[in-house]
Amino acid sequence: MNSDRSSLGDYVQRELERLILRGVLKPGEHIKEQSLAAKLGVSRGPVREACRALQRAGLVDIIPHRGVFVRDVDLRDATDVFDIRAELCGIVAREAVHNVSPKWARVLAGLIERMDEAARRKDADSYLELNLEFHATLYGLADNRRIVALDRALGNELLVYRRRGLASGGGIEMSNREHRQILAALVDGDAEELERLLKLHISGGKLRFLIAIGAAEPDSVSPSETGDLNHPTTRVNQ
Amino acid sequence: MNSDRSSLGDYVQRELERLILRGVLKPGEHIKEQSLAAKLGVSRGPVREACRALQRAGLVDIIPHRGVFVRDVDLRDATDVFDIRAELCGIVAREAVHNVSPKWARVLAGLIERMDEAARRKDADSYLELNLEFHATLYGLADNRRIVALDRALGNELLVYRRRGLASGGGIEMSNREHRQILAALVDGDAEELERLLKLHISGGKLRFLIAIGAAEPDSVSPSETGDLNHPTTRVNQ
DNA sequence: AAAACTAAAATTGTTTACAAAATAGAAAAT
DNA sequence: ATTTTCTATTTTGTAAACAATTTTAGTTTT
Repeated sequence: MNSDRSSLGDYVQRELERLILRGVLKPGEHIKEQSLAAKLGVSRGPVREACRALQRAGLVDIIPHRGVFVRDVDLRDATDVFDIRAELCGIVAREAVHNVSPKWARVLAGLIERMDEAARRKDADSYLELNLEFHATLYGLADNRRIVALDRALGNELLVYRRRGLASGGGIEMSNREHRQILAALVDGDAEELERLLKLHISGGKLRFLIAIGAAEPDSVSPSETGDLNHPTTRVNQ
Repeated sequence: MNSDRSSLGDYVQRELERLILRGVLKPGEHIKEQSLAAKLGVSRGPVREACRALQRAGLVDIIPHRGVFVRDVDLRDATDVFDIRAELCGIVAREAVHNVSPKWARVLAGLIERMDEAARRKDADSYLELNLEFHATLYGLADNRRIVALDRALGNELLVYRRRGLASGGGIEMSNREHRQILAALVDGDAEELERLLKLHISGGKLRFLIAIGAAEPDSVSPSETGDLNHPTTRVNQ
């Protein structure tokens, strides 16, 4: 039954993640360690560790001596994370323009190319994968080692939602067009424009996410060329 | 030996936190589950849970099949973290001005008052404690639940240094004067000024930190009223 | 003397068993 | 009929034993 790799705790975590996101375990539901352990063919130890990890990821709540409960899949948290990531772009924009070399520019261009391919094939999984690599590479250009890991961690939390096919449906071409603009600003060394584009990109991702999840209307706003993209229109209060 | 309340995991977590912050466990040191468990008179289970929690809090690193190590923040990491925290202020500034109520303003004012007292008594520990509470309260005013935990985790990493008496020596009065300015801008609802002051405050903290650690000269730069405070002068490359 | 292999010890990962607490249900009291 | 209290069951918290992996030290080989 356990066909996954490495540690059992990680395996349980991934499996539990799936169960929650697929809706098998409903929001508010009490996750019983024993029964979950039995269902996955492991003991309670790894289950406990996985639950603690998912607590951090915001997918479950743990009440001492009561147990762990599926967290109400929370719009709030998702938008909060989007906002934090958008803010972090500032550092990346200011630093990356100083550290980008032709070599890395070519790498980024190559990734964009492959994303276009994936989009043509309607291969959402590959696109998502490449998208992640693009971002990681870009953030790696910032002279700040912590920001790469941090952004990855934040991105992972959102991935959880995206896996449901939410944000992958619409706007892939749009997203990759933005990537090209970002790369252009980067090689131009225009830090301000780069920051603007990056924030727009993430803000756009948030909007696409909200639309996909049904929390915002597709035509409610077009953040395309406007300046302020922080939250006047795109924010949704739970 | 276990005189603390509630669950053993929490008890171990608090105790381990103390051991790390007091410097009993040195950065990079390998924390062996068994010996720590024996020292605290508990079994390995609670120790493991505490370690996972402390990993989230940014105080330890866990390497699979290798164990848990006291986080070793080098100079680079520290400045990186300062930069990230400075960037995150933007969100706080823009949101806090909308959510601040007279009640919370009074709370913040009270904390500043008590910090002044602590400074007069030269009580660096109390000052640090209050400082943390001030920041947490301020960040709590942002309509973004994630940012509080995130900033706390980032702050914890730096705390390891600060507790060693590094940044507590100089500039306490300076720091609290900045707190007053910050509160003023907050109640004025001037988001831009608030963001400027907050970034200046953190940037100042970074500078004081670098001076204390001997990586920057006390008179090398006075970032007081200049606009760009990001890294032209204050950055130090390891 | 240095590198590579091997075996023993130490350490983490996992399971099983036990203790403490919480929940649920039935009997008793009001 | 409702509330309360008690007991039985379920579930979480903790401990101790077991398995798998890594580290260490010693030995051999080049």
